[in-house]
Amino acid sequence: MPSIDVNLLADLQARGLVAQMTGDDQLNTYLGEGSRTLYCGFDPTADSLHIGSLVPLLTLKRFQDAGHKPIALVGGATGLIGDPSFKAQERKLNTADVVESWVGKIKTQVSAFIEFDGCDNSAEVVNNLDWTVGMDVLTFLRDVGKHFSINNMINKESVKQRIDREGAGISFTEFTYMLLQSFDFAELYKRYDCSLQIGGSDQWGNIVGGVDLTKKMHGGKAFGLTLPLVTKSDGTKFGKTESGTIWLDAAKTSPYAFYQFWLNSADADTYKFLKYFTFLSVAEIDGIEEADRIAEGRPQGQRILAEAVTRLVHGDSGLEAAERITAALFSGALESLSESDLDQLKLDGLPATTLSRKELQGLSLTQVLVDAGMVSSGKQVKDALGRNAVLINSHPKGAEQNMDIDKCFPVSDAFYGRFYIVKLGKKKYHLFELGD
RNA sequence: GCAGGGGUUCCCGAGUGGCCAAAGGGAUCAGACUGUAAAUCUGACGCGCAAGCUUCGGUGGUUCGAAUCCACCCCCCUGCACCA
Repeated sequence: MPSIDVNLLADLQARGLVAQMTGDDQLNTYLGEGSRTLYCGFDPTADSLHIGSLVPLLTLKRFQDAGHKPIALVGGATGLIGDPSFKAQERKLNTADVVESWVGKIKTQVSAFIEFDGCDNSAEVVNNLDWTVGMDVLTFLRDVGKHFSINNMINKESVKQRIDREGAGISFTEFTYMLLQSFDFAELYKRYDCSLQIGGSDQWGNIVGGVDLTKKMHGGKAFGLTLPLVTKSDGTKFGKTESGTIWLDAAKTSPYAFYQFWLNSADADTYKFLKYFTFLSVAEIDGIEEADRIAEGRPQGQRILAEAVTRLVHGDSGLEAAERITAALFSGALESLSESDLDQLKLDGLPATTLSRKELQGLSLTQVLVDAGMVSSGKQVKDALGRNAVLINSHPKGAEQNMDIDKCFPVSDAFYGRFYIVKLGKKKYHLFELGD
């Protein structure tokens, strides 16, 4: 019998991790009385989860650490349908085999965050396709559908804009999503005595649906709890950068890029993120915030955040790689890098391109940097060139050298005869390795 | 199927014959200031180093000239009808 941390809910609240919950203090009492089973669903809408999913994922772990049993549900079924909640438009359906391949990847990812060591509250990973694929429509309509009121469903905030708004609309398929998710909860209740569902605050409608259905189908007592949507102080969308989404998959977002993402958090968000994304105690985090407030200059919060989350997602080796690159590039002493350091940077995930001098002939610098993926258009390079913001092995290049590729990559400047580090703007780096 | 509304550059959204590569806002990029932060200010923001080239759902047409006008087609939304 795992020991129960009765302060779990209070801690979650102190972290700002509770958006809404059913049953108010009933849930607190319920969680304090014994080890409970809870679940959170992750739909396979891509081949990897992104950092938005980290909040519920880590919350599952927090529950496990407090003595409860977490179930990560991968939506092999729901992923075929598409959740309409707060979506402005109907989404395109993915094919069954694509979704299936994503399910596999996401199962693996999810599994990294919770413990399966065979203890009493060891985690489970399930796929809702397992109990929906064999179900026929009539059974579904009679056993599940009958418990839902359309009147109720169309009044849900989550589909309101699709019902009201001109230019949108919702298909029966997506409208039915809620029934599927609700059925998952009821099913997990039956199979695992799962009595709590957590999820992002956009899932509130679906979660409440599941709570109700569990009651109706099995007379079970079930709870729901939602986590806040992660927002940024400046109002822009969390989890995106100019180069796109921050994924958990190292092949899609390198540990270095991942680390940099967190390091670049705004002060106004950093301490909140520490509470959301790390296991540091609230007291520790408050201490860090206070220390940063008093200290002059650069705060420590971002670094602590970046280290903690990168280690959590990419492990010690991923963190080391990220820190190695960061130290090399941002110390301003590129010349001090050894040849093996440079080779290592490539392996560590610093964006890199290999080219021969022959291939470069006739190309403009703008073209080379665009091809390497540093920028999306030559205009941006031109703009940077005009402001002395392009440095190649620490030598600034100007617009007049754009067409003279040999002056951009002079043999005499190459590190160890083959490496060039191009810096564009304040923090974009790219390694070029030139052969003959 | 009928009627009405609509499809503009990443997003929102102006534009209804030339002054439109297309207002404005957001996002994004770069510079200054800083702490690889925020705020602020400046510049960029279809593609191209440039000459120039390609856009406003699609295809044709009218015109010296079209995102703007006409025809047909495709897609979305709303209502009605059909299904009964």
